[in-house]
Amino acid sequence: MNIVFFGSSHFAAPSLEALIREKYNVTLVVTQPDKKSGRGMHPSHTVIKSVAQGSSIGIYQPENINSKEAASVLKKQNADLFVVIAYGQILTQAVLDIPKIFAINLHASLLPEYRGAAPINRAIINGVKTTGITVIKMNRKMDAGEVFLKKETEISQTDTVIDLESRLSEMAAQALIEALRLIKDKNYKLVPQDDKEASFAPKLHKSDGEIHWEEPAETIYNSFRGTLNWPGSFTYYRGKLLRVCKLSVYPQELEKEKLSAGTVTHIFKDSIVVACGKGALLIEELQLEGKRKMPVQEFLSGHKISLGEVLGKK
RNA sequence: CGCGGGGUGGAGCAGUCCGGUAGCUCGUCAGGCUCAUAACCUGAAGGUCAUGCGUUCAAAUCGCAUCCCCGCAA
Repeated sequence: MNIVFFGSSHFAAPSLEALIREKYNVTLVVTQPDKKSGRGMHPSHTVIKSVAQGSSIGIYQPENINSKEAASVLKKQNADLFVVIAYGQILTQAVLDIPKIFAINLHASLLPEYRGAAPINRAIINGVKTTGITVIKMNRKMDAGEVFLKKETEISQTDTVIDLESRLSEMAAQALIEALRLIKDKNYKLVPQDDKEASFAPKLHKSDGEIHWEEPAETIYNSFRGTLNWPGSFTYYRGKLLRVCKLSVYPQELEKEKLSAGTVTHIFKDSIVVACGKGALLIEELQLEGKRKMPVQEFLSGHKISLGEVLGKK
């Protein structure tokens, strides 16, 4: 069975590694082009490219996967199946029609919930308790194809998007191998999604990371867990951007009368407590604009933060 | 050549504009004190001020170059 693998983010890496380990015949790996990015705009390439290079599989990095040139490259592969995971470009029906069997996609949610670019982040931000991996047969509409198989996992109260993503990416690899066996044995059913149940998980923006102190502590904490990889949770301290790196809900009630949200209410040796719209949060690690990430204990050595100071003002 | 911030005893910072004895909060070590605290008091050790070159009577501070760290933007 000839397989063409489409993937870009590191979420896809365990799946590609699994295919290689199980000795599937991956004839080509398609990934996003090298881009100049990061500080100094140095060129960088995707993790998937590194994995493919390690196994001397052919690599293809088209700017536009739906172009005529790309189509002719893909047709030459004589592929039975396309496997698409976190690739980063939308495939048109013309491309999806190339493989002899069909194209499958692995998506990090229980479809039809959380269709779209950021399902893992959004599930945590919304405080959802269960998520998973769904394997679908792709069609023209994004993440709307018939369901092949699903795998569930619980989201714990303290899971961050980084924990959950690495767990789901391993699950995706297992799900992919399972799916391939079913396809090989022609032993599968395709179940259409109920579009009425569909919800969407749009891409995150920088602004999704800004802490709104007037919200309840739980909400801010969920948002923190769900955006930890990017953009992270941040606020402002004396006009400078302050990134919060380690955060938890402060378990005690604030006994005083209502303090305005964002006020520093306690300063301990290695942490500070900040009042929210409801409840309070404990910050243990942070990073000031231009500085390294550091424990609050060290931060307090150099910054004379005082009780009653209000965070969040630009 | 994308834009910007930074490198000062072990940690975090001030001092740099306007050149003139190396400072703060911690930590470490020694001694003291308290029923007790993130305790407290007294004392000590620990710095080629990222690196190199230059300007100057004199450079952490001014100029040029190099290395490294971080934020933004993608």
